[in-house]
Amino acid sequence: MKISDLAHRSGLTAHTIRYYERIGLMPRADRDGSGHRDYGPETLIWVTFIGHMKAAGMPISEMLRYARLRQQGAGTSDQRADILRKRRALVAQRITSLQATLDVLDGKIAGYDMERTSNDNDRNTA
Amino acid sequence: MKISDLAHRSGLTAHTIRYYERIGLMPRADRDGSGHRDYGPETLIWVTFIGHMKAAGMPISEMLRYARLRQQGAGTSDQRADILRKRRALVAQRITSLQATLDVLDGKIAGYDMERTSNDNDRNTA
DNA sequence: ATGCATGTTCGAGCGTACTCGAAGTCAAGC
DNA sequence: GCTTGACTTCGAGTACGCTCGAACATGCAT
Repeated sequence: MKISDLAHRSGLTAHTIRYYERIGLMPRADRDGSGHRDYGPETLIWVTFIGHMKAAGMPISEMLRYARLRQQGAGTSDQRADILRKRRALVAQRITSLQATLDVLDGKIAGYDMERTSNDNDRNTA
Repeated sequence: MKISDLAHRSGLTAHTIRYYERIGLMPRADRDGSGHRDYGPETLIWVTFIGHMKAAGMPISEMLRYARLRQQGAGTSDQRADILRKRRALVAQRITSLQATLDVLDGKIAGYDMERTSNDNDRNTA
């Protein structure tokens, strides 16, 4: 898989993928005969995971920590599980907070709708 | 209300509040005899709203647009309602996405837990 | 009158996460 | 053999949202 394919399938740009490799978030890619990056299917799994963690609001620094532990192998599972459990708690919190935000927005919107209705009434009763 | 009070009650720093004023997100504050900012209670309502919109992921540029419309008065309610409705949709989307992320995390965590259990078994059966 | 806390303005700096452009290489098609 | 297009490296630039420090003013307590 070429970088453009991976870019297309992951929704990232080639620039961003190279950036991720540069900072160590992705392993150094294998190269084909002409020095171009050549990805196996497992890479797509990894970038997809990165995408999920990004959606979870995980900063790159923490992904890096996770990635490094992963490379160190099986002995680090507890630490990795810990990272994910903490992140899970934060995500759950974030959902709760967003639901509260939704209520605030709905309240405000209802306020504007009432204003509109009352204007309609003005018009109807004028 | 002094800036330190507003800071304390809003969870922002005085620096941030002045920054918000600088960029137009908050109206120029009234001053007391010695030139210090002196806030009325309505200001706390506005910063609280800003906080909610920040939680909703609204960029400052959009808050600015909203704030400007608000200052222009009643004729702009439709536009303001529109901003909030669009933001509401984005927040709802974001919640859905975070819930999916939660599932991914739970799956991963369950994987690590199984690994642990199987290691326990190894130990027990060794 | 002196110290100390709290305020002021202004501009510069920072952290995060990209994003882009320049300059060069390489393989394929015409 | 020349153009085209996708790739390469490298370093610099951008966008956002603060965050901070310097230098100065003010007002209360000792």
